[in-house]
This record gives sequence, C-alpha cells and structure tokens, in this order.
Amino acid sequence: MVKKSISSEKRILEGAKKIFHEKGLEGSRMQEIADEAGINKALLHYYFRNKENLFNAVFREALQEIFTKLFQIAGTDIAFEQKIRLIFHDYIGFLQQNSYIPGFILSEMRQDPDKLARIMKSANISPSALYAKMKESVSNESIGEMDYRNFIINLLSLCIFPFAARPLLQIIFDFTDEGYDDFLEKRKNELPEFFMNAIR
Amino acid sequence: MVKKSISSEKRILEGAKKIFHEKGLEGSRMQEIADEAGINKALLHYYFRNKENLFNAVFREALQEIFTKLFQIAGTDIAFEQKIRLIFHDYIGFLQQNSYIPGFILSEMRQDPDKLARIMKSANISPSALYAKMKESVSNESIGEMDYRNFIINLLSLCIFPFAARPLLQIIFDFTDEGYDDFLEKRKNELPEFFMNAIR
DNA sequence: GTCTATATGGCGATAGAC
DNA sequence: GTCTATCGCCATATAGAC
Repeated sequence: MVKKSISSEKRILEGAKKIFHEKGLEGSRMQEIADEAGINKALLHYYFRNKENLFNAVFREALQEIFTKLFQIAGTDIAFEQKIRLIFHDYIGFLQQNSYIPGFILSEMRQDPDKLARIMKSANISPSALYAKMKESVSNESIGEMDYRNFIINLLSLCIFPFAARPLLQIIFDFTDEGYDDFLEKRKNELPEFFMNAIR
Repeated sequence: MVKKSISSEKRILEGAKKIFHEKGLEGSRMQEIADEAGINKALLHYYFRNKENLFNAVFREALQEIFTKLFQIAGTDIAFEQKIRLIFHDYIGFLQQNSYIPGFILSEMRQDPDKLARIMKSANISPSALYAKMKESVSNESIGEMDYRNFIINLLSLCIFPFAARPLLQIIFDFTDEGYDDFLEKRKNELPEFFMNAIR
C-alpha cells in the first residue's frame, strides 16, 4: 500500500507540474490535472486537501530548483572570470532544460508578495544566505564602483529574460521554435565576453 | 446620450485595466471590474459582449504602449551613444511610470502565442518594422561581431527584467518598496556605462 | 487508497423592465 | 443606455461505497 500511495502522490505532482506550469493557478483545472496523472479527481483532494496546497507544492519546487542551481554555481571555487563563464553556460543550460520555470515563477509570484516570501521560507531558501554568498563571490573582484546588486541583477536579467519573454521575442525576430533554440545556444557563448567587458 | 456612452465605456476600460493588470485574465472577475468602474455588470457585456473582448482591448493597449515608446526612442535621430543613454533613461522612466506593464504582458502572453501574434497585428505593431528600425539604428555602429538581436535583447533584458522580477528581487535584497524605487532610479545612471563598455 | 456520485457556490452571460 | 433578476454551467470540494 505504501508503494501504491507514493506512486499516486508522485503522479499527481507530476501532472500538477505540467498543468500548472502551462496554465498557472487560475487557468488550471483539477480535472485536467487528474486526467494528466491518470487518476481520479477526488484523489487530488485526498492527498493535498485543496487546489492551493497542490499548487504551492509545485510553486515551491520551482523556486527551489531555480535558486538551488544558482547557489550551486555561485558556490563553485574557481577564479572570477571562470565563474562568470560557468554561470552563463550552466545556468542558461539549466534554463534550457527547464524553460517553463522563468515564465511560471514570474507570472505566479505576482499575486501575493507575502505568500511568495512565505513559500521561499518554507522552501528553506534564505535570501540573506544567497545575498551573502553572491556578494562574497563578487566583492573581492574588480567590478569597479558598481553596486553588487546591480551586478547580480544584470547577470540574472541577461540569463532569464530571453526565456521569460520568448513568445514575444520569437514574433519580433521571426524565429521558429528551433531557430530560437539555436539562437539561445549561440547566445550562451556571446554573453561572457559581453558581460566581462561591461564590468571592467 | 453620446457623452454618457463614451464616459461609461471609458470608465469600464479604466476599471478593466486596473483589475486585469493586477490579476490577469483568469484571476479577474467581471463583477470586480464593474465595481471598479462604478457601473453594473450587465453594462460590461453591453459594451464588450464578453470577458475576452474586454481583456483583449486592455492587452492590446499595453502592447501598444510598450512598443510605441520603444519605437519613439529608437527613432530619435541622435548619435549612437546618446541614443543608448536615452533609451536607458527614457525607457526605464516609462516603465517606472507604468510598472505594471512588464509583468502583465509577460504573464498574459504565455497562454497562446498565436493570439499574441494576432493582437500585435490588430494593434498595428509590425514586428518587421520594429526589427528594421532597430537594426538600422544599430547596424552602422561598432557593436563588433555581436548579433544585433542579442544587442536588442540585452538592452531589453536590462531594462525590463528588474520590473518583471521586482517582487522576488525585493525579497532577495531586502528592499522596501521605496528602497527599490530609489535603487531603480540610481540604476538608470549606471546602466549606460555598463552597456557601452559591454559592446566595445 | 481509490472510486462514483453529488453538493455547493460562483461566474459569465442574457432577458427584459425602465 | 442602464439597471435588476436570473439562467445555466462549470469548478472545487465532499460523502460515502468498495
């Protein structure tokens, strides 16, 4: 019974991920998630009691993934310029593998800032720890008189925005889906030079 | 009667703007919009027939604003570096005055890329014209071997992302609302140097 | 744990008086 | 053009059999 139980819960979470990522909290239907998971609608409530709990589990996981990856790369013990290269390569690589995450988080965080802060806490994401680690990995380097927060925000902007704004950018530049994937792949190699030039 | 009619339609659009910007298509209620506009729910349908029509009017306007401003600045006939400074100053200034737009567009565009393309057409936003104008305003300058699409995307990333990701960034860096406003104001002045360094 | 059946409420939309 | 009243549907959530 335990095995069966775990399996159902897992399938529900997988289904919920797919549907919520695509349509958001308000746009998703419990029936749709049940269908996706191949189980009955009532079982969703058995495991998660209500829609919001289920959504929060999915949202929390997305936040964990996007920050864990950033922590991991930012914590690597290598020279500054190498770390910049690593971030652009590995973090964008991560986003290529999880391309739904930026849009999902940016969309779903909007409704309630307090809830966002609460979920980040429950996900054991410590803003101050992230803050410290990023500052530390930057502070001893020559980023001139630049505010280190701008440093980080610029880095994140250049990585994340092309994923969040993808539908619009594809229309503007007339990219096919494949064409945009190729473009992003090449972009990974152009960004380190752009960024290293910028901060010297 | 004509005066009254125009007034009602306008108030509906204003109310719809406020509610849709805040809660999106799925999260907004027609009743809420009617309350906001100070009129009856049935009148919404009298003027716009259904929810989607009303939403599309609001969405179209947001797209028009964000692109019109970009066209306008990109079309100014001044030297390259001055134009870069102008874009960062004026475009971010525009976003400061319309801070809901980035999040609203990035969130609501996700559901249906075809609909997005259709609305951009109906808003007389010509991707190819934008494409051409931006390329033209860049192509004769020394942006090295950089792909001009990356040039534009980097510019937009640095301007727009801090607005779209604001709730998260405020938590990470422990900004108050006012503190973040001040930060953005200073950021406007740091970005031109960052960007000009980057592309040389 | 998993299902079918159903309660309950809310929302978009319309009818129809004024 | 503007309102009140209401329809009809659909989504979340629960009851209860197995």
